Amino acid sequence: MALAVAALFSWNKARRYRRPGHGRPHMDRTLIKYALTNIPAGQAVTVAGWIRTTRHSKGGFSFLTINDGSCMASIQAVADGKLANYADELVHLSAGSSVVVTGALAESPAKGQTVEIQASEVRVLGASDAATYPIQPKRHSFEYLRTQAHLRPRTNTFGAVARVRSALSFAVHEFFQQRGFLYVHTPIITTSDCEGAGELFRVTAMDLADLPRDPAGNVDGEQDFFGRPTFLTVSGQLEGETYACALGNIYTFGPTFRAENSNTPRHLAEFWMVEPEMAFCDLAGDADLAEEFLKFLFRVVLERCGDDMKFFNDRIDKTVIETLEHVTDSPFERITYTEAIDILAAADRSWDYPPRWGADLQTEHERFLAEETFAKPVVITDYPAQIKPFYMRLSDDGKTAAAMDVIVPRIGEIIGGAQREERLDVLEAQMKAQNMAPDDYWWYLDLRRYGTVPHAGFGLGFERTVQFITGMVNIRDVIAYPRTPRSADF
RNA sequence: UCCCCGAUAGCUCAAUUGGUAGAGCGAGCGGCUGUUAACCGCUAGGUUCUAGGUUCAAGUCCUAGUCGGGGAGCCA
Repeated sequence: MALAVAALFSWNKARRYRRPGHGRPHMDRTLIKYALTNIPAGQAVTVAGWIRTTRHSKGGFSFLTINDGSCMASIQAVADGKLANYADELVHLSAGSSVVVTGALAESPAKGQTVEIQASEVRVLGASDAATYPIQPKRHSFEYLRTQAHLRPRTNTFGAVARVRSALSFAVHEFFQQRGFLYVHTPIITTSDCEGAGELFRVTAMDLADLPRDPAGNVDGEQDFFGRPTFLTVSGQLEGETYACALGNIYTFGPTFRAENSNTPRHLAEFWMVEPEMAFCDLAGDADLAEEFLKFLFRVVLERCGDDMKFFNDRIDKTVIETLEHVTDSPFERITYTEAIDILAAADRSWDYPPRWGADLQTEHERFLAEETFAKPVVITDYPAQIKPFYMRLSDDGKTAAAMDVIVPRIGEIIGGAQREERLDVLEAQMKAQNMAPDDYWWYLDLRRYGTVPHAGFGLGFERTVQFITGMVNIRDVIAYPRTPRSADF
């Protein structure tokens, strides 16, 4: 009976604390973002978090600035010297310590905040040694914070990045779900090793110290776990196409792996990609979706991440809010590759790589178009077929493919997409021209054998989107634990 | 992978022509204060990335490597 009563009590308690504004059921705490905005002065609250800074007054009280990650702002607690643990514990508190503070919300008499907590109790959960805590209350370089990736989310910048990234992830699903797209989980482990999207990571369960060999002396993939060589996916596109060609509109959102030895502020070996695929859709419809999608994401962060965006605008890049508002309000520029070449050739400036029809656009070309010529996102379509992968639809001119890149200022390519080749004979010819074995893609070709339809899709680099939105310069600082060549710490 | 730059106190950086290793912040202690980038004073803190080399003498010059940054390529 006593057990039943206790269970009922804790059930009620849990239910109560699942209201918005409250945290985990087993601890009665108010998120700081609600304490700062939604709760009237005079009401008692309990907040829990990590101390950012302390200011101890010899007058017999201390100011504790506490952050719990629920929002950009911290809340100030005033701890009076009369508290039982004041002399023993509280005057020794420093940055990084975890505390639970209970007290009445009060209008703050001083500048810097509108409300503060007059603490009636400050419970120290975990002290933090100020002499060795790696996150000092001062400015740190991003390079240094990368070496402290487990603690950097406690800083303003990385807390804001995490909140924006989360809001964006939700918005990705919101955008597609509202439009009836199905979320498809495409495989992480794949067997196709020539999708043309980059070098692959090998997946194996073989003993690397004692590799099985075939009679010719080569490593025998048939003796591996799957009975054939396997890799981490470089794209869910081909599998995505199969679901689009059954269910209409689909999207994927998951991790992607490229073993390229790329050392730039825009590349990761493990990154997240959003890949919608639409049946009964052509290149123009693909570009429409890309534009609508990006604008939706930008609008969401402007509306829902105001404090975080203000921080990025103040401290990281003074143009990000203006840029997002401008981009949201105006149509993307749309030009063909051929038009782009003409613009570049006519530009009054010198090029390290002179623009030439048939050659891929260089970074300097894309930046010129997105930053100087148009100063907004640019959709470039209809690239020469020979510089694009086999699956892109060959246009009637026989020279160009129905390809599409979206480039944005500062980041460059953020989306790459295409209308897919739906004609079996043309697709097979393209594969052979690129030294691919059509038999390896029998299932992909089946889509063209049985009820083929025009379809199109694209891939959005999720981290590059976060970079564009936040102004963060290095892609390693918009993902929790970046994986890059020679670097997979944590 | 290629080109350029860098590595000095816990962090961010100085150090003249090759000639005794410095500051700010942070930390500790003290003072002061409804403070909030707090302020004032004192103290501690160094194998100058690693391994070689040149030199009477190397943080500084040379070689190689490691790591980091920027640019390029590859791409999202």
